[in-house]
Amino acid sequence: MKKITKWDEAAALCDSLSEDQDTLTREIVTRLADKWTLWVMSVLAEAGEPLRFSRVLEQVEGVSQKSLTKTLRQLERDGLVTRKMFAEVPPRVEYAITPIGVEMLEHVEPLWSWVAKSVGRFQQARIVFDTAKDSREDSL
Amino acid sequence: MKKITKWDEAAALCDSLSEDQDTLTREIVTRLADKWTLWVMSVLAEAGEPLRFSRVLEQVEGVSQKSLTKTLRQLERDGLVTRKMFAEVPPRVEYAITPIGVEMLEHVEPLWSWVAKSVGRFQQARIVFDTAKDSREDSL
DNA sequence: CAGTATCCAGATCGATACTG
DNA sequence: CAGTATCGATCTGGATACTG
Repeated sequence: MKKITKWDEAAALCDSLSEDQDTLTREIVTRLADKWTLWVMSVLAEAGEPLRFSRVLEQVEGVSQKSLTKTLRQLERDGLVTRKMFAEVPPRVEYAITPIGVEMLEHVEPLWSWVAKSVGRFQQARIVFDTAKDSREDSL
Repeated sequence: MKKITKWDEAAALCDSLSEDQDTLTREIVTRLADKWTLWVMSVLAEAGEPLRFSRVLEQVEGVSQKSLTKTLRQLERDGLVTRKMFAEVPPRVEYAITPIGVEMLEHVEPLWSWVAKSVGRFQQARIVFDTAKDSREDSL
């Protein structure tokens, strides 16, 4: 008798997607790991109001103009943030998180929290691994 | 009066981490997006028993030997899979997922499912974005 | 069998300079 | 102000060949 697990449910969901949709799903998940994506989204979420490009640039410490522009474009393309341009001089552009962007953050948060809570276990695993590696190298 | 949101909780958790721990947390989350990591883990999880290197290579369609080796090493280093070598000729090496690896998958699964379920909304957002872009370009 | 070593193409990211 | 354009260092991943 085959054991039914949640992997089967997840697999069934995956199989129900077209190839395009599967690719897109991967893309979205992959983007979560792009260096700045989550940081930018959480800055916009915490702000609770639209932010100008330069405010985001300040708050996302260490990001370059180029990388921020790219990150914001991707987020806009996926409907996770909005971009509003004002025909003024000097130009003003405001970015805000969308409802689906907030949903996304809400779904990422439990995972992130779990990893953060488990960080000690990962550290320990690395110590064990690196120690074992060192002794292998010592014996050469 | 300041609105208390779950972002504050998450932020508090983040702030409680040392810089090392924060870096490690990022690294773990980042790894989730490495092309093969989740696929390898789910193959090992679904197998329910240790798998040889070549079995994994077969089941993770499209992965190169080099990338698979690297992925498995990282997973081993973080304690997410185990590697067991047998002193035989020809050599045999078996990989298996660990309890913490299973936990990780369990925490990733809801996020993945949500993205998969929301894929239609992302597709729609892209269509809107790309259409708007095209008309901007047309008007040049 | 299960890797490691080497080479190479493409992507990424920061720094810098320039523009509407 | 909010970008774009360009360059170079770095990283990634695949293909191939070799090894204990």
